[in-house]
Amino acid sequence: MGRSSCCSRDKLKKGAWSAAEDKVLRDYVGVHGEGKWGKVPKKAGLNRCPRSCRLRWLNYLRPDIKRGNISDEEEDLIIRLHNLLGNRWSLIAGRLPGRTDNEIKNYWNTVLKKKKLQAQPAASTATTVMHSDQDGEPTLKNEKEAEVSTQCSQDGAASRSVQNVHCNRFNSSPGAVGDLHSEGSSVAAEECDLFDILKGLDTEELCSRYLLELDFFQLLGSNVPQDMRDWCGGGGGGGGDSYVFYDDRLLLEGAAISDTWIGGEHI
DNA sequence: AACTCAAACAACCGCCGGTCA
DNA sequence: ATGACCGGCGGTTGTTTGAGT
Repeated sequence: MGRSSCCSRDKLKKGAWSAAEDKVLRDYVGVHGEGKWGKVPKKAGLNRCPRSCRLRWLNYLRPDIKRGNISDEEEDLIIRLHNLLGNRWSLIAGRLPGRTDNEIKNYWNTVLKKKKLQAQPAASTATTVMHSDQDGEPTLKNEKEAEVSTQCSQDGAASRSVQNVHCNRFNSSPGAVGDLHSEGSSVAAEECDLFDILKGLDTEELCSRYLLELDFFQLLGSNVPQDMRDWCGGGGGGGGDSYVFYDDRLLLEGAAISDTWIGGEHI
């Protein structure tokens, strides 16, 4: 398809937004709400293209935007999610409240890529599984992940397949964590934030090649409580309705299966 | 103080998929 | 069925800022 840029097409203003323009856009969205970006410039009286307005709102003006430095916890999460999802910045951003895909993308391209390069010489000597992203480029395995990998190997978790991961854990229903407790697990409430990473994952993500190639415990690192490991590895069933199997068979067939699924035939 | 350079950030662009007339 | 439009995504580029010399 493709089309010419709306900005260049209509001689609209480009470049940095002024405070006045910000105010106009903020006021407009405050009154009319988000969406219908095609009509925003005209109705708000902005000499900007609709896409520019949308981007400005989403990346800068939205009231729930969290400004400031990426914390260590957020960085750690970004690394793990990138390992899981690849360059799908919007999905990664969706797991980081207040952060935008653009911000995370910039952070990755500036800070984390650099760390990755620095970590590579050391990582190349370690016995770690190297994943590839879409470009065929090896996915980041920096110090933190190397540490995670080591710890997992030490306790045997890395070599263990996750079986019978109950899909109820991944949905966003309010009762998801409660279900866990109700099934007799002793996972403490503060430990359940591990599920926050997981419960938002949708079907597409669950079927992605990254997920199929990744050990969840390795993804989550050493913070996985033993109760959770026991619960997942110990049959975890009972419910019996929906399961995601992650076993050796899928590991071997994962690429072919995920290609088929990602192709959209089964989603 | 002036200059250079790299890092960080904001914004643009091309492309794609979904929707609707 | 088709094409235009819209929203969204990821890659890339341009600009600003700050540290170092």
